[in-house]
Amino acid sequence: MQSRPTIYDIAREAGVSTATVTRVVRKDPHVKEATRLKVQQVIDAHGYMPSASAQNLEGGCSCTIAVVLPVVSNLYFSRIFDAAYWEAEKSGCGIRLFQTMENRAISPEIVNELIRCRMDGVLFAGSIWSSDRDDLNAALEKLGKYMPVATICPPDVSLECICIQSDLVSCSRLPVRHLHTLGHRRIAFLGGSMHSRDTSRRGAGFLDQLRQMGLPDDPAYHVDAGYDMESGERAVLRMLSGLDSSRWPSAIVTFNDLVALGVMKQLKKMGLSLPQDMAIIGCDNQFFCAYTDPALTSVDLHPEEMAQSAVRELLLARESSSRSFAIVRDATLVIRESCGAHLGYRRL
Amino acid sequence: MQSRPTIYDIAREAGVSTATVTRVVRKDPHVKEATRLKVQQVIDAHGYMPSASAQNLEGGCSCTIAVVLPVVSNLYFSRIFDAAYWEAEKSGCGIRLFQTMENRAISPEIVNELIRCRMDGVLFAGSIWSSDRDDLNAALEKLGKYMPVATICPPDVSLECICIQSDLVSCSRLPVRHLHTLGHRRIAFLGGSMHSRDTSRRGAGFLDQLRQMGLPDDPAYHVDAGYDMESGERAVLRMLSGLDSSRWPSAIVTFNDLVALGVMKQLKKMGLSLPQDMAIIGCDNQFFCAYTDPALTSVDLHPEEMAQSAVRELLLARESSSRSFAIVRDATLVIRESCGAHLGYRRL
DNA sequence: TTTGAAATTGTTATCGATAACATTTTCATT
DNA sequence: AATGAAAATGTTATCGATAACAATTTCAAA
Repeated sequence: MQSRPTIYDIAREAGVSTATVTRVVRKDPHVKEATRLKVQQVIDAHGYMPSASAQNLEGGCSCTIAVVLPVVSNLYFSRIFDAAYWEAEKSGCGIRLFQTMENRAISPEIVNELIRCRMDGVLFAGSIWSSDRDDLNAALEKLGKYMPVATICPPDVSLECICIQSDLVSCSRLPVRHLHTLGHRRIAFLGGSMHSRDTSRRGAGFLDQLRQMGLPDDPAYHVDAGYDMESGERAVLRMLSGLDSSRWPSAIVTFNDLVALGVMKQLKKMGLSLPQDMAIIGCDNQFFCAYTDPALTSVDLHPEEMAQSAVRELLLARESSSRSFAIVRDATLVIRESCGAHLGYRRL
Repeated sequence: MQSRPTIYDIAREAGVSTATVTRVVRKDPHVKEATRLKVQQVIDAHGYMPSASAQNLEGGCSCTIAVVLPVVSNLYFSRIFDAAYWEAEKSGCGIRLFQTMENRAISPEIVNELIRCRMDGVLFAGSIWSSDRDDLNAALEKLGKYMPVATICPPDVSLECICIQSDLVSCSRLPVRHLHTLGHRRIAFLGGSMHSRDTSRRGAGFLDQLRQMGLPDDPAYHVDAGYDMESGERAVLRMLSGLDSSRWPSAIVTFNDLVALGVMKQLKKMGLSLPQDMAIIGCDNQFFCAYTDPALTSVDLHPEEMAQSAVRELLLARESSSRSFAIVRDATLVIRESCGAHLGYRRL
């Protein structure tokens, strides 16, 4: 493996000092045209690029934003990562991934690595857990001393950082209102981990919404489940088999589209036809929603835009004094076929 | 924003030289226990972490692997990225993303940034394009001088680097043979960009396979399309509407599962029932294959394992002298419902 | 106590780039 | 030609960590 030319090599060959080379590289106007040309020629001949490590050391920053998330191969997170990438790129920053896996805990190793690398900012996506809430706050506080921290967080968590949130009210009001308009009264919520203090309270927000609209909030309609298809299949089976069919809900709202996928499969397996026998609403508006049968109505939380804001705020926060604030983003309901709205269907 | 303690701060406070601090940090045994304890105490008190930039400058490497791919929010690529992440992590390396977007060209900017950052290795995933084949080779050659380069590449490209490939024969033989066994004789291939010299020749490999098995390779059965659902919808419509229905294929193999999703939607829209009226085979074995209706039979190219090998080989290549070789990985057919195999269905 | 090898610890150049500051060159003006 | 401000270029300390090498301390054996 060949070793790259340094600024000294270029300076020597061009017969100038390193300062002049730097000036040429950084387009400093205080260089005579003849000198500039000569130096540039040597630079081009060798394909010289100033070393990033040396620049980082000198400049005291890494021009890198860290994105910490559970699993990048989960579509929700890869969309966030993608959006964060392009926003960072606009400012000439790179992006480095850290995965926490399912347990979603910020390990001390990750915290140390973030500090060691002098990240220009950290974006936590997805809920962040810790065996101990104090550990979590300690970790965030430690990080916050050295770099701006942002989270794309569930609505209930209030942390000392830049917090980009989805609007809890619109998240739950939109699907409930849509279903209500279509005549649904018994609505269930499946998925997530509602009883964990540390994760999303979308389930709870949903319950509130049902109460506000005077709909029954039967506890049997709220099943704690995970985040994927298998969880959805299991959860809906558990819920329905535990209920007399006269008490079955007529509509199901799921934690995300993956859970909805599992729910739809299980319902079909049980011989129900969708959306006639059961309406479904997912969340995240993933690309496949338009390709399920029936096409899945879904809540879009606009993760890309949240990631974009988050990175933009992180980069701004480098300059300004330390900051801690929240930005709340409305959700949008994307209506497709899975509630039968396209059929003019109205359940009574 | 607070500035981090440096090795000098620690040394001063512990009353030792920086060399001793380094020794403690690096667990050098040549330190008296009493000194070690004292220094460690100061380190812990400040949460000291040696600066990555300084270490990189001194060490001449960045302990980072670059992954260059078109779009990380495409599932195929996010799975590769995920696998690369964990493999790099095993060796204490971080991972940095570069996206080329749809045009898939390695821009000079990316090449420069890779060199500037002294990446420990670069992994190119997905086909790499360039307006000019010479440009591409020049870019790879330039990179190859400074760091190990690997590609997870389509079978036809032979480049001077570590090349992890899918076996072209098993890629095309598996689906064709499966369909043949089920009685299909007229088989079409949709998607990709078969006529572009620079991209995958899966389409061509497929044609070869048809010929070898004595099946008709009607040019009307090979439609150039893109890589996503919309392309699939359009391509299948174009193909079928251009043919008298007596000449319709009875089975369609697609470039990937996204294209298959679009094809299935379009076929249903045309009133065909699957798999009775048309068999479908996708590629990539994405998570949603088990959740389409009918569940999609798909070829698994094992991208995770390819990414893993690629990163492992890159890290090995740092030590050894420059290398250029190929590793070929078999594909696997995952049989679900979209060809009717589960029905004992046999087309004659 | 002296000795010398082994065990510790310290000094310093180095990695590559940068910027403040110092020095030299240029050139219009007198 | 002399002058001095402006333009161009060079010198050097710095960023933080490391490792080769030098120096000091320790301590068992003589």
